[in-house]
Amino acid sequence: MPEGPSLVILREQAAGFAGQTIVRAEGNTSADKKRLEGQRIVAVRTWGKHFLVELPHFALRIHFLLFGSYRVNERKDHSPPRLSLQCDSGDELNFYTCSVKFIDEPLDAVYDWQADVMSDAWNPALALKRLRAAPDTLACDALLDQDVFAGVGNIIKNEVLYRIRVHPLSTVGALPAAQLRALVAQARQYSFDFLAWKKDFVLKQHWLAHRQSVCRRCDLPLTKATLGKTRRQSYFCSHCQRLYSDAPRAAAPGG
DNA sequence: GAAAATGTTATCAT
DNA sequence: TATGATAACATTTT
Repeated sequence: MPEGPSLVILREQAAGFAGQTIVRAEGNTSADKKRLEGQRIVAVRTWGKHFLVELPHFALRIHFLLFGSYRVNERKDHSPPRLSLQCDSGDELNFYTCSVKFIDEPLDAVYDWQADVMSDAWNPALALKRLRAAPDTLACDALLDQDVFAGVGNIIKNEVLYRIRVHPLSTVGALPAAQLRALVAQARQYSFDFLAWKKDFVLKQHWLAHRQSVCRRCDLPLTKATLGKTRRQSYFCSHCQRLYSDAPRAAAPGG
């Protein structure tokens, strides 16, 4: 469930919890649940893959990592919740297999909302600037960098690179300006496509690269490989996706 | 039933 | 000390 668009769906489902007061907090988290009881929820927010429950003097941060899940006004049958928030109205939010943390600083001091691809505050010019500051970064790693593209995960990474026909091992600095702009634009555009498709339960059928075996453009088999510093699976067409890379420079003679 | 997977962080090694 | 690779964690689907 963890990419940014999925968190937006959770935020929308949980919007009605704003204004409610937490009367009971249970679960197997080691976090101090008592601290949550009696707190009035100021807002439910997201930043990238983070789900934030803003309280008057601190915030609760839920991160679902790879396997996390949640239920709104329901419970899973078998697994115990990591954290269950029960409100005065009887509504409850249940989180499973997730990371639970408290944030004691103001959220605006912790989060750069302009880096969140799902946010109204998303700033593509800032993403471009950050990419240009690290020209040796591989495209497959750049898209997963949460400081640049908060909310982008492995699915979005693979689909964006396929869309813009860029090989995952291309370096950011070697991309023509138009391709770099397209990478930034599609990181956001695909994320919103993802959101719409996920809401309609048709996300997977729109995958063109991720976990696919054949390129729908040229009919050649797609390549699957663990690439980059992030060591995540890339799915790509080595025929349709162009590799942009600076030629390795020979060492300067004489030292 | 093994393997892989929408991810991050702690730990070890250099 | 800082950087980078590896391990650890944990659940559902293929």
